[in-house]
Amino acid sequence: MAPTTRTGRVTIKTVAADAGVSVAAVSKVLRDAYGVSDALRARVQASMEKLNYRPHAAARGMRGQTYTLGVLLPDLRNPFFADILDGVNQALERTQYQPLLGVSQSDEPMEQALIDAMMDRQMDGLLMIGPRMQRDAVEAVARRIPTAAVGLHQPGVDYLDTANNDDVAGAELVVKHLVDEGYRRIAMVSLMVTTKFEVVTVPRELGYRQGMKAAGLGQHINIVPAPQTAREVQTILRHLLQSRHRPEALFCWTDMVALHALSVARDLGLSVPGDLAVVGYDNTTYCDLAQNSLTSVDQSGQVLGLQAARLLVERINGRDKGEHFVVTPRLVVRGSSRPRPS
Amino acid sequence: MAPTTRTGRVTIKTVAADAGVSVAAVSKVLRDAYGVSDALRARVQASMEKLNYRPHAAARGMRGQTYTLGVLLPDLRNPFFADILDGVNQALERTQYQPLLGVSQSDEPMEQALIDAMMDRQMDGLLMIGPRMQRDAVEAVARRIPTAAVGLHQPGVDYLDTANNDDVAGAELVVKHLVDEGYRRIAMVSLMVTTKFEVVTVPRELGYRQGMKAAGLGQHINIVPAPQTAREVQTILRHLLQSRHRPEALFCWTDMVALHALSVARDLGLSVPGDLAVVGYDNTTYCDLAQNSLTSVDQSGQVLGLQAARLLVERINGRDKGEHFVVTPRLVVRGSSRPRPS
DNA sequence: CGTTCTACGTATACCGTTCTACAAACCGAA
DNA sequence: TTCGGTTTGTAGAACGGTATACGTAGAACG
Repeated sequence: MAPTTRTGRVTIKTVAADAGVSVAAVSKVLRDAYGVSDALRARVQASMEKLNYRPHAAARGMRGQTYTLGVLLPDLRNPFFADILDGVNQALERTQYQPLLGVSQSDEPMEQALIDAMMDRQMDGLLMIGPRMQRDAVEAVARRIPTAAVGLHQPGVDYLDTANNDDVAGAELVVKHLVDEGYRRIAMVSLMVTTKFEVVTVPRELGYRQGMKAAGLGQHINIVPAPQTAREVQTILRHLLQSRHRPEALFCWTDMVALHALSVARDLGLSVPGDLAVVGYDNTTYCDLAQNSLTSVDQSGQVLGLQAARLLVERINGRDKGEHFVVTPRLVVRGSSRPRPS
Repeated sequence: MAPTTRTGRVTIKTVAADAGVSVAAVSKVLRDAYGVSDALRARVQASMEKLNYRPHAAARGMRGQTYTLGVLLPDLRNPFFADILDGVNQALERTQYQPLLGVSQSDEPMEQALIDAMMDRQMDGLLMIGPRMQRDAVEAVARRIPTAAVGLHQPGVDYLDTANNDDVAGAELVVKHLVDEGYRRIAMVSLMVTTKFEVVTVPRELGYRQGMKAAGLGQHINIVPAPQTAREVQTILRHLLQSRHRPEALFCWTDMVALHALSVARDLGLSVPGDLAVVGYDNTTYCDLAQNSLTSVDQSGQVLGLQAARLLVERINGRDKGEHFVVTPRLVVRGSSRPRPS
């Protein structure tokens, strides 16, 4: 009979004894390392199966890998992140890696603390979704642990991989569509950022500006920075839509803000798209609901998540050149921006 | 100068050398263990600060705790879970414990795999949010690792703690409200479950039945089981709302379903609440948007999360009697169920 | 037939912490 | 002074793996 430890746990020793081989041999099989014959592998695997052996992740982490990837999310309220995570899960399904999530509540210190916590736990890699940190802070982290990011623009760098949609093009799509539909005074509701950083709103603002200028509407450029919380967003929007020179159309940097815009518009008795067109970004599931019917830019969150996870695993396995995946965004037109009765 | 390991990492040894004490002493300070003088503690803490020492979680996990709690979520699309997590974070803020999330995609095997992964990683405790597992599977897990759950009804058991709202009362509130507003043919859209389990829909269905009977509407009891995915839910709802004996009011087991109901109703040209009243459960942020204006039952997700986390930490610290926290639900009435024009 | 190479397995130090046992110092009481 | 008890600190095994270095057998080669 195979020996068990005092605690009754099945360890690598138990397996080794049962299979009649050395501990090192079992370890090799576990890691798929070089120097195991098919016969040995089969024997060990049979024992592992029989004993229902599960490797102790903490112990592995002492010398080798933990096979755990840390995923950083700013918050849990934006369903777009769910799309991304679907892709991440899909990419990791057949691998040994297990993703574990941390939520930073869109708070920079908390984000940093989370990263530290993940490094303390010897995670093999970090997947940052829409990080809020300063550029050099990201770099400092990425140089210590394999890192990939979604929603962070640092093209050309080697210390991390990124997966993004072309935010400039996405914003341009929106402006072009609205102009085609006959709207002129198109305002953009963006994110108020305190720190200088390559957050997605930067290129989206750029695309918006470029699109407006290309349409000869440079004089109507109007970027309204909005804070994070729902309440504050509502206040800003209410203010904007009650102003003397109310915009004819609103391009919101993310769907959540656009949904609030629809809400405020209705509160104020404005018809959409008659009095006001609204367009969002991310094409989250809520856009499709009839009461929203929100035009939005689809950036294929699932693909982004999948690619980012794939790149991260590659990097863990040794690649040290940066790779930067870009997907082309696609405008999904719905009722909130259709035919403007002129 | 304090010695550093080859890798340059600051370890407990480095700290011990710097402070001029033994490794064991530093460990004691770290764990807040018995037998350290104030002087020693101060000296060690100064060294830790100075060297920017961070304990290696994997190494701690080899013998002691990892100070990591696993949080199990069925999915990332329901914003109610965000409320719960806010509470969890709040409860753990001042403790050493770090919550890490796993997402099971509402899939039972995946849920089980996640739990295994968390146990492999020596998590100190498990926090299950709306688990989908069979009763005995939960018990098996809870007997091996400290566990607390939200949205799981097992009153009286000792092997785990729970935090719930009173789902029976919540459902009764809904029915009573709808009856008071003049609705009679009130249907409930519930969750289709394949496994026998104490999922929240069971008591909600009970409350619905009781409420209907109490109002003398027993003959109108109609529980429609709906599947998980958005598409399927829409199909079921469309079917229901096009049937000859269309219900006057819909009580949906969760807000997400209710939002889809609003969407389908609008698609079919039904006015809400004129032709159809809709009520949800969870009072998620979307209820408040004017285009939804959805009446819903508030079960204080944040409080539930906070209490569950608190109970879990207590259990980790040795309590072995079960505690079962229950919060009283509160109906938040909005436009989707107000005055029925008779 | 000796030499070298390669494939396969093994022995064992090592990772960074906690835990158990124990020693030393101090204290108050007899 | 002696003695038992408490407080404070230390030494070293233990946790469950991985990595390194090395031994051995057989194959290939000249």
